Amino acid sequence: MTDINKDKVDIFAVAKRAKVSISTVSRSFNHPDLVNLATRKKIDTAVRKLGYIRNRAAQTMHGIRSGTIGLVVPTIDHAIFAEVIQAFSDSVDEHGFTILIASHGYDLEREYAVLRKFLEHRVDGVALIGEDHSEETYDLIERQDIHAISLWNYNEDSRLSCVGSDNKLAGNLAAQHLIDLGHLKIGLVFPPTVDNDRARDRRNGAQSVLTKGGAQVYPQWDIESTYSIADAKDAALRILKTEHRPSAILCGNDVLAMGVLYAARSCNLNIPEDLSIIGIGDFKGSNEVEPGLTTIRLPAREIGRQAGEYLSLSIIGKSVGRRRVSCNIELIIRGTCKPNS
Amino acid sequence: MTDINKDKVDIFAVAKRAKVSISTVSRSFNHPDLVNLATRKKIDTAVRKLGYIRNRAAQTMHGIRSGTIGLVVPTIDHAIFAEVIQAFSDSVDEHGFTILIASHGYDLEREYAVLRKFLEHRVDGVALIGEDHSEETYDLIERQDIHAISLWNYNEDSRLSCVGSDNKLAGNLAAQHLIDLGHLKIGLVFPPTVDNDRARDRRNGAQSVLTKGGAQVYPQWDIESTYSIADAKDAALRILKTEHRPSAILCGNDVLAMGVLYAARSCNLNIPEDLSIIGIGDFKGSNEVEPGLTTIRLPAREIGRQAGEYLSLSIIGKSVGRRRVSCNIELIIRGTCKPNS
DNA sequence: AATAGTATTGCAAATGTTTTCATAAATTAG
DNA sequence: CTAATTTATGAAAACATTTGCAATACTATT
Repeated sequence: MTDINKDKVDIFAVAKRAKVSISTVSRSFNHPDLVNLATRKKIDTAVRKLGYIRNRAAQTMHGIRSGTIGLVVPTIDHAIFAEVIQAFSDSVDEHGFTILIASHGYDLEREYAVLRKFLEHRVDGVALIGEDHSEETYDLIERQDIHAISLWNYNEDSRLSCVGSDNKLAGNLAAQHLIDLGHLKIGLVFPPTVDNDRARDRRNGAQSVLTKGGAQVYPQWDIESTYSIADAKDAALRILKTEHRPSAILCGNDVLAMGVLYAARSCNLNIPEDLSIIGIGDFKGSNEVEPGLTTIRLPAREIGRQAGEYLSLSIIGKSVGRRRVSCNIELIIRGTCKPNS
Repeated sequence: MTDINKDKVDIFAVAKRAKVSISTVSRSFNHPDLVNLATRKKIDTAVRKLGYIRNRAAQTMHGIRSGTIGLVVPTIDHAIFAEVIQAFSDSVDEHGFTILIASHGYDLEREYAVLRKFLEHRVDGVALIGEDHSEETYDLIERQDIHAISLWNYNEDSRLSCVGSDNKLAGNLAAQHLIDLGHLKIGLVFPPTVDNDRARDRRNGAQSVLTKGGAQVYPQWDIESTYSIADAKDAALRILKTEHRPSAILCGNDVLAMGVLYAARSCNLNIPEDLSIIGIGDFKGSNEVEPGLTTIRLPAREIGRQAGEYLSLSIIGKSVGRRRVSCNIELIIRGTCKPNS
């Protein structure tokens, strides 16, 4: 009845039950080599019996790392980010970190707010997608001197450490492939490029090659579509239904390319005979669709993995300083493009 | 030069700079109405100048909520989970919570480990997918008396609060549709059902209706495929290349159905003339593919949203007790099924 | 058997907040 | 103009840990 401990399973409860001091209990967790085996066993038993779970909040107060990494993405529900997130998570998990995640829906103000929140939680590091961030965001990272990394885009002048691919090059390669096949009448389906350096780089990369190659992109063939198969399909239908249509369409990513592919099919166009389509990304399913989608492969898993690895090591202190990692991309030729006749 | 504060921007630094006590600073954050406007302004200025960010770890130590919710999923990189996660995240975000996320790759031991880790971080609540969890996991949740919820499956006898759909019914509906169309030779493509109550329920639901309807499922038409378009395509090719093939294939989810669809196309089968296909889920793209995929719609966003809402309210204390929410599902008839001739 | 060294443990301070209680200042009522 | 409130602030305890230092117990050496 005098059982005051009731719930309150803290380190004191454990110490009491194991008949040792709290220092010893704490040490038994953090420096097991400093405590006698027999004592350690007693403590372990007490921990089990009581169902004690350590309180990281209390540990964090001692300057000990929180063991969390904040990951801020534009959106989670996105084939490509889901893949990156998974790889990143697996990778930091191996070093004992847990991720705090939040999305901002391509709103850089919200991104800043999320970052602040993460810092309140005393994350040991943060990962952001791309390089378009508000000045406030960059400021905060610098002032707080927190380990940070930018994923997905590679840029040799990046303000933060980065792990990613050269999106401008991706645009170049896609466009060059179409030019090489002799296409001159080319349609473009891209996501909005404001506050999205990845999409912007790809678009600029494609356009510069297209211009140099003497291709024409009529304004009515230059369409913006949100990241959605449905939207892209609608957008493509608008291009394809006109008398005068391009012989090839270059898409900002594979999801949009899928939309275009389905649109073509619903117009009874044969791919690639009547229309060539090229995407960027090489998402899951791009290889399986019939015909297989010709695209530029970006190594999403690799980027996530390397970023997680680098950020973890840099927090643990085994790596230091800024670092910029470029992950290779390549043209994957499948069945959606053919020479222009 | 005597500038010892250096970094260390804590509440003391703010108090010093604003020339008030730390109590006042703290109060100014938590109970602004109790502190004089002028003082508040001084504090606010100091906070800004110093770039002070509150330390939630320290707050958490006072029994104050950590403001985090742990979300444990089998995998993040999964069309449907990505959608649920996004909706869940948005929903709890509105109540000021941040999510800690981790995946366990369908390994229930790892799920338990993740849960423990979350509890060390003193999450205010946890969300798990489905009902298949180890006894240890259920035990831990009950002993720690933490707010918990199970997403994705609805079961009137669930041990935890749950928000989800009736997966058995989903299986029923899909099978019934094929039976109604007169199909009797039916193939099955399902993911592994061990430790996965959702897949198991769907499968059992389908099989019972099929049996009752007099359909035949030859063992060679009953195929297991991991959650992957590529795998499903391969699996389907094995069925479709045989002389003796089913007139319809029922798939455990839409990703698998897509694989089957592509497999059929690569065999030059016309859909739905030569083969009917039905999926479960109604994922993004299922409506846009040509022909549109006939499927059972499960309201992923709705489930995520409601689960987030309920869990948040239950943590805040505005809702209490176990609750089981069933989200409606429906048959969506598109173009991949036709009556058997 | 005494000494030096080592292994093990406990005490108490420190970590960055919130909150209760007490006190001082300002305002209102009588 | 004084007493009674009300408003605004500060001091100190509490939260659950970690860790430096000191103390004790044990072992090996001579």
